[in-house]
Amino acid sequence: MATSRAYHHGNLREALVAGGVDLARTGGPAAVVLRAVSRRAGVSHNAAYRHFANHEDLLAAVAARCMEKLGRLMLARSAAVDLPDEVAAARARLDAIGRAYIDFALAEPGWFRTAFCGTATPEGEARHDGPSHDGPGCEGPGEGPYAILSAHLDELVRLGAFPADRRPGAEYAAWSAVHGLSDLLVEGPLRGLPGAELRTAVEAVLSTVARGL
Amino acid sequence: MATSRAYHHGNLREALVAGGVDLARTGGPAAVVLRAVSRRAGVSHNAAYRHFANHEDLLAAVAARCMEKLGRLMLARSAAVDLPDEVAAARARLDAIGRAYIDFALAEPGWFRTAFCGTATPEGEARHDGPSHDGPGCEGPGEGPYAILSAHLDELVRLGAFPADRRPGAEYAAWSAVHGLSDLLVEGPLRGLPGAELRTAVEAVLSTVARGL
DNA sequence: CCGCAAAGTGGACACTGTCAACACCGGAAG
DNA sequence: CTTCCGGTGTTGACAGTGTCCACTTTGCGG
Repeated sequence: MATSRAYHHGNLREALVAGGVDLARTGGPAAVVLRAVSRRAGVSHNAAYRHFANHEDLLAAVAARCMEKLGRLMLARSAAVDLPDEVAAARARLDAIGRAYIDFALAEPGWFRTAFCGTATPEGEARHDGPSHDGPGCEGPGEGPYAILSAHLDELVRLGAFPADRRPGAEYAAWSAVHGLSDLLVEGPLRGLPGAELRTAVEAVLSTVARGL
Repeated sequence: MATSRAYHHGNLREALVAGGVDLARTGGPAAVVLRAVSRRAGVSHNAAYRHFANHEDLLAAVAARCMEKLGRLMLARSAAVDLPDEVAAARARLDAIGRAYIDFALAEPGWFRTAFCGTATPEGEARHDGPSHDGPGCEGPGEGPYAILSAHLDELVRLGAFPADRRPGAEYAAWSAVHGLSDLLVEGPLRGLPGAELRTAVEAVLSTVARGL
């Protein structure tokens, strides 16, 4: 395939994306600069143009990588839940992925901001434009936050712990609440909210959406 | 005062901000470029440096202007509610400002994205850093979305339509839900959601938060 | 009437994304 | 084994940006 075999550098595309992720961690999307990542990879600028159409394309790849990190944290936190009661466990898992979302935003604001740059499409194959994709951003199933949230909600209705007639649109409600708080905290007017008030906000958002679903 | 008297241009600072708002409308924050706004004002670049410390400062002024527009729409929609029952009216007004928030984001995505650029401080005086400000972003009271939302929630508890013990943090819950949906729709993975699904999402978010508060 | 500070100008610098033309190098064809 | 050729990386250039500096203009107060 196109980029898997070794070439001059070893595996430049991977090195560029990894460098971009590094830069994004501290500087956000604005820090993933074409010439900077090229420099960091020990390669001259314009080399990146053999692997990415343009700066936006490179940024999209970095963004997808950040989105994967978010998804992985959510899955890990969900898997760490261990409760005897199935229903209680499912509820706890939903809560856990919500907290994971917010925690990720607070712990890695650069990655979080980068993840939502220009509707990141995952690093994989070209975006199939057929109407057959299963969720926003065309994330691979089970990978992206949207798919993870969907699966958790499905589990809740399967257990009868969530009325099926209220299921349509539930992802939007849960996702919006958690994403909105994260965005307001990381790059919005709620940035730098003192710790106590921050805890209040997190609990208010999570409990409100849990009650309202 | 510093910039109120007439000078060469007439009132350059105002012209620059207005031009920035124009550019932001179609191009978002990235379009409010120092040299471009200067050009549009019929003035050479560097002239802006007599009125703004740097590009970020100009962008903050433009962002504050956009935030005001959002607040004005919310107030207008709230004032348009006319119901005989006080409680029903208060509830309807809360719903109205939420819809106004989302509508603004959808109708003016450029302004919406610009409004939340670097924790906009309003155009007014320098940011007082004492701990005495009343809300995030130090918006003038009654002006910014946060203050408007707060007032509406206060009205609800005043009417006894909302348990006072659940009041702390309620702004965060409501604001996060509405802001999160707007952000996901405007520049997130939900961008370009088809109309029917969009309506589902809006209703799900608003009804869930209304139920959960 | 004069002078001085505020307001605006022109030029320069470093940096960015992007394009075009060139240099390399390794594997496939002969 | 030689030869070519396409993928890979390089050099150089251009337009555009934010910012600093020195300079000029302008209008008001003494």
